[in-house]
Amino acid sequence: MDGRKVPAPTIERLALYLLCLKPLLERGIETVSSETIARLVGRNAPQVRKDLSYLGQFGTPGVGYNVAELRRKLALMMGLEREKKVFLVGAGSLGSALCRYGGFREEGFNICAVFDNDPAKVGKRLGRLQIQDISELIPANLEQKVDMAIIAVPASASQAVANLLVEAGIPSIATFAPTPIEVPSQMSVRTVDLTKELAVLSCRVHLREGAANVSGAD
Amino acid sequence: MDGRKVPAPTIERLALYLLCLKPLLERGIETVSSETIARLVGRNAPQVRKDLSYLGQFGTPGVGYNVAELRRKLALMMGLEREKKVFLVGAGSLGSALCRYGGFREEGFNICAVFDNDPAKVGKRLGRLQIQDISELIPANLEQKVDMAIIAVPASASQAVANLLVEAGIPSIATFAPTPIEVPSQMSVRTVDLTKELAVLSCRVHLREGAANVSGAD
DNA sequence: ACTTGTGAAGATGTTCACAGCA
DNA sequence: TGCTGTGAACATCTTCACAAGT
Repeated sequence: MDGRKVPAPTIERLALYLLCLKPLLERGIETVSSETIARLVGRNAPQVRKDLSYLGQFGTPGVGYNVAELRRKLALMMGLEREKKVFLVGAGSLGSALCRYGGFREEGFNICAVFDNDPAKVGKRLGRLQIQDISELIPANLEQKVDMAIIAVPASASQAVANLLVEAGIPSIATFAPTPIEVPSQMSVRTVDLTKELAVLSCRVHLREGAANVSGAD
Repeated sequence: MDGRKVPAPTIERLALYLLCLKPLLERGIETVSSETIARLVGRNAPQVRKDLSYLGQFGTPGVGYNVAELRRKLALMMGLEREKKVFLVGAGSLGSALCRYGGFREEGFNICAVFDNDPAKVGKRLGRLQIQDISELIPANLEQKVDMAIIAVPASASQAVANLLVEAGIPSIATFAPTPIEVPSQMSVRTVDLTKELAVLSCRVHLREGAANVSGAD
């Protein structure tokens, strides 16, 4: 099953499969079964096989998948075979934390510049990077041609930043501002809304508890 | 549609609906149509209506929904009618950023204690809170009985922290460690994997460019 | 014996059209 | 007229059973 359309939920899981392989590789494990992958990411084995079938068939019946090959294939399909350049916009506490977070680098996402509009921050260092003024973003991208940008600014400024990124021609955005942003449809946006995550947690617990509690309070 | 099971995707959206109402309320807007809500969260109107129908029927045909009432109903159903107490575990850069982030507080999530296992950090202040040793988590929860905990520690320590939270009897967890954690099935866990978000973005762009088809957007 | 790959069945989620009310 | 609420059609995703490969 090679040239088919890949469902969105499958893409989400493929990313997880890719990320869980690195520890296996480091531990020198050469082959892995769908059952093992399933356990690592909290799914079931047939689903893993179905998802992986979108990459074409290359598992060995009776043995499993070659870890290195699987990783290479996944990275290739996801466009992660070489390093991705990332701009970070916003050098507040969240932006700083993201900048210091080593996990991106390890997986091939290289934050190559940080921008902010606060004159008090511009020029200061953040790890190995120097914070640049937001007005330098477009010229900087002409040189670097980055693959994506992370928005870590207050909600009130997020749309303006998004507009700037569109203008700069950066094709995908991850934003931590809880405001949905509007961009041309060909762009990809992922909104990470931390408050929403907590709200969903609360809801799940509440609905479960309420299931035992029949008397309706309204 | 009152007493039925609420589908998981609907819960995700209900959280968004709830969060997008506050700005409306602050601007003094009294009623809102499904069409408007849909635009605010990037969905379509029939879906919003279908989702809201799980709350019972209370919209006014020809007019829309009363913003304050909708908000109250959503909060009630999600268990968010009163403040939620939250423990934060991990006072590194990400933990600090989360602690300083005002958005939680505004929506009724009160981070009431921060824990770390680093003696160099314990005792220091983080905003209005003093960092406590991780060993104090269980006793602290006996007093406070918090609703949820956020894990912001390195991946290698996340399972140990999760075990501690289970032992403390805290029913739900949001974790930023990219390692899936194992907990008893009655608990709720949300994993926010920042690297995965970037990987999914990369994948979407890559598949689109590669002329392969991707279904669904975000 | 063990594990992959997959068509088909089943479950779930989304869209639509329209009845009904303000 | 404008908008809600919803059953039914439609689309999508997941699970399963098993053929086939090693």
